[in-house]
Amino acid sequence: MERELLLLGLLRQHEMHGYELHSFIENAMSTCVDLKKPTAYLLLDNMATLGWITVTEQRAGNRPPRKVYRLTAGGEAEFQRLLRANLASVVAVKFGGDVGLAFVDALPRAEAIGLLAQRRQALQGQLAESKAVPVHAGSFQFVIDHQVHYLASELAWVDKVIEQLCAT
Amino acid sequence: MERELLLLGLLRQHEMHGYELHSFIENAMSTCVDLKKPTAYLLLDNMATLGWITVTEQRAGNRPPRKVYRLTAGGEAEFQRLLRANLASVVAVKFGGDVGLAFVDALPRAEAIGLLAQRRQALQGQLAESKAVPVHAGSFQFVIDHQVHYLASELAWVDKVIEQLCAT
DNA sequence: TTTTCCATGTAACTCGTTACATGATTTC
DNA sequence: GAAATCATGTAACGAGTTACATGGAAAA
Repeated sequence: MERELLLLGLLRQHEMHGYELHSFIENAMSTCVDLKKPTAYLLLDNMATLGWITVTEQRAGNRPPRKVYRLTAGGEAEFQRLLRANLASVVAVKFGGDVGLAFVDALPRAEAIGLLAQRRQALQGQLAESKAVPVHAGSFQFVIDHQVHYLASELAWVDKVIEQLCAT
Repeated sequence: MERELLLLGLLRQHEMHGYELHSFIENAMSTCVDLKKPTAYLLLDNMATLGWITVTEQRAGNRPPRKVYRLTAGGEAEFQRLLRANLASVVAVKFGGDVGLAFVDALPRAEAIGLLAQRRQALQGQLAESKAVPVHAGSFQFVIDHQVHYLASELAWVDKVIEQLCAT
């Protein structure tokens, strides 16, 4: 339900059309959810059917016509419900990268350390990128801060693993 | 490819049948991947077709017959390839829980803090559980240690957010 | 004796993705 | 004039899940 929450939350701030929603999500919220274009359009259609949002066709000049979505009272209620549920609970995360770690002794120690050094470097690059993101408005900043916090924690973790592997 | 890596890695240690693989994954590796029973059987079939593993039917006493899977030389090669790729790269993680945070100002400050306190408590419970897991053999321990490290970091993060919300 | 565990599967379905189609408009 | 961007969609496909089916054995 995170995708619905996100779409409703964005539409709550001001009405938007599908393309706009999608591109905002792609470049500002890519750490939380990933939402392809066709999926976004489909979700918006579904939400319109449910009565959470209304659709208005707009055509400016000779541009391709836009479908502008606006939150309804029902949509606002749903948003509140989803928001409370999201804030109160922990969304589980799967660490696919741990599978390799579980079998790290299948490789020569030195090679394993080399490979993890590569992982470390990639992580460091991502951390630098996250730190370079300009400050966002309001509580959107939490999303960026969290990413920085998480990546720093992962970096420390990889260092700990490398250290342990070196020690033996 | 994490699922394949995991299955190959487990079969590398010793031959196993599908049910055994699935139940091990469910209770020891649930933090890395999630793999339902039908998916596990399907994956094993596919891997057999690819020649990574062989299948032998075994029937012990009057029990339901088992299909025992054993790694082939090709499977070992594939395992090595997948393992190196996994260790060297960062597997991206999506923080669905951040969507709520991005809209936290839609709620009265006090209520938001209350909801995050619930999240905090759930997190704390998970952390206690992870810490209570008995020590595993070899590098499987990394998986547990990472979970503990991650949950502790998330707990600190939630505390920071709550603190920031209290301060305004 | 009824439930749980062992052990394997099939069939239907949902969700989401990829690839494609369309067409105007701005940028290089 | 070509490429990228704006703007919306459809159609085909695939991966994975749920629900169901089977049947013996052990435990409660």
